[in-house]
Amino acid sequence: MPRDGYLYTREVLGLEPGQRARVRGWVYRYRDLGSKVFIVLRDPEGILQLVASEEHSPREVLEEARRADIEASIEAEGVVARDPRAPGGVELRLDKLRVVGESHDFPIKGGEGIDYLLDNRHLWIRSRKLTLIWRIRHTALQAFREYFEKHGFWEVSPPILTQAAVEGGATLFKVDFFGDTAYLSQSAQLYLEALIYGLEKVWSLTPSFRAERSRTRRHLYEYWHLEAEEAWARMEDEMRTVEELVAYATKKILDERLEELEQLRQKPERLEPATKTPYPRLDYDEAIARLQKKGFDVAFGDDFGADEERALGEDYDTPFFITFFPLKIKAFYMKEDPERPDRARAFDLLVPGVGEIVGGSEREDDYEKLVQHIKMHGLDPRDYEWYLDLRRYGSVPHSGFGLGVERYLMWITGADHIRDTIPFPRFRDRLYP
RNA sequence: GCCGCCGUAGCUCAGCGGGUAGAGCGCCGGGCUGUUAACCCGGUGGUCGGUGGUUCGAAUCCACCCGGCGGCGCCA
Repeated sequence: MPRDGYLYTREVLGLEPGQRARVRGWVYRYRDLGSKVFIVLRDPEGILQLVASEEHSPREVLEEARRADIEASIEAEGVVARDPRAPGGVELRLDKLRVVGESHDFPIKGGEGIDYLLDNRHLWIRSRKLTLIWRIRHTALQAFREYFEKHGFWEVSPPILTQAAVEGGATLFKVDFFGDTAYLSQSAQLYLEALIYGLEKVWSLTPSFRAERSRTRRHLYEYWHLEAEEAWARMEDEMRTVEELVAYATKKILDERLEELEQLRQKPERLEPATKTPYPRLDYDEAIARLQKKGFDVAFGDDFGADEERALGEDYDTPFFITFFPLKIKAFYMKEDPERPDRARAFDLLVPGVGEIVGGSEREDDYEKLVQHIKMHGLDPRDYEWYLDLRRYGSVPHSGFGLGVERYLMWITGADHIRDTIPFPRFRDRLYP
């Protein structure tokens, strides 16, 4: 046993009555009944009731048990007993107990408001609910990495400090760079595009920073951005990559984190359809027509807001794509559709209840067109010299996308706010802790 | 950037036709041999977010400021 003979609570639940067990963890519940003390121990795998009593514990164990306040860390040893009155039906009757780190008057007791909880985020993150989410997050990140590994993508490390905006400058965080101005990256995309010329298929997982001043349950100022870029891939190829990636991760989570999902009261059936591809494709024109039919005042050239996304999501029980957005409302680097020059070869992936989790496109690989689009968006081509070089030297058709990890996790875990999918969420006016 | 709502005890809140502050939980002390957010008895606890104004008198009315929350736009 690599844990010095200590078992996880989950392992103790599987032991036979009469067997000895050593456990360690934190005090989740504490009740003193006089000559008997109940301690519910919490560890990463679950909870287990410990009992110290005059009946079958040495006097010093009972005394030590009275020091085991909520969230104290403890080591304990005793005999396994079955008892229907214990949570999980099994408890440990103690003959050894040591309070390792005391905890008096733990600030979170239940019922607190969101402001208070966010001020105590460093303590809140150990809660059972948030711990379940961190475990699912871990498996999601592992699944993303596995998918790319299995499909010939190279993991690369783009810079976080950058010089220019990817999509316009108003939402960038400024950083002093020895007297010059640097910006925190909003997207690795342009750098990934440079890397495909050597590696063909690349991906990265980086923090992205957006000073958007958004006040919604779907926005973070610092979020984890999963991005990929593929040479030779057309928009249709990239959409297949996206749906296979999302389906792969969702399936792995259903396979390996089912218990966590159930403890979060999420019905696995909700996610089951998303493990099958292809996902539905909804053409932008069709989306507009459908919205008009639902009574929305929209026309070609409009972008979809939260209400529109929600209304479109009503028709699906899986993630779904919206394709071929108007060129004008999309970023300068997106490829103009040769058959309909007013449209971009761009797509979003939306999930019911959350909205957009992926944005992607075929990139404009034609030098002249790219310059024209940069100007059309009111930008200066001279600011994009290195990026334009990529079209001067061996330009190639290519496509890519970006996925918001926390948005994806919102959908998976059913979290009603994005702050619950990342341990230390960053918002305007909240940098502590 | 825009639109709403909220700041009273450690926490969650009540009090707001103006008269000097309350509850529940927590915490502290005591009791209890089966607790499950344990229970019972007793105790502790506040510059009512800040500043200025109206008034004999302001938690309460007015103005400004600060802090927070929810939503929109924008995005992932």
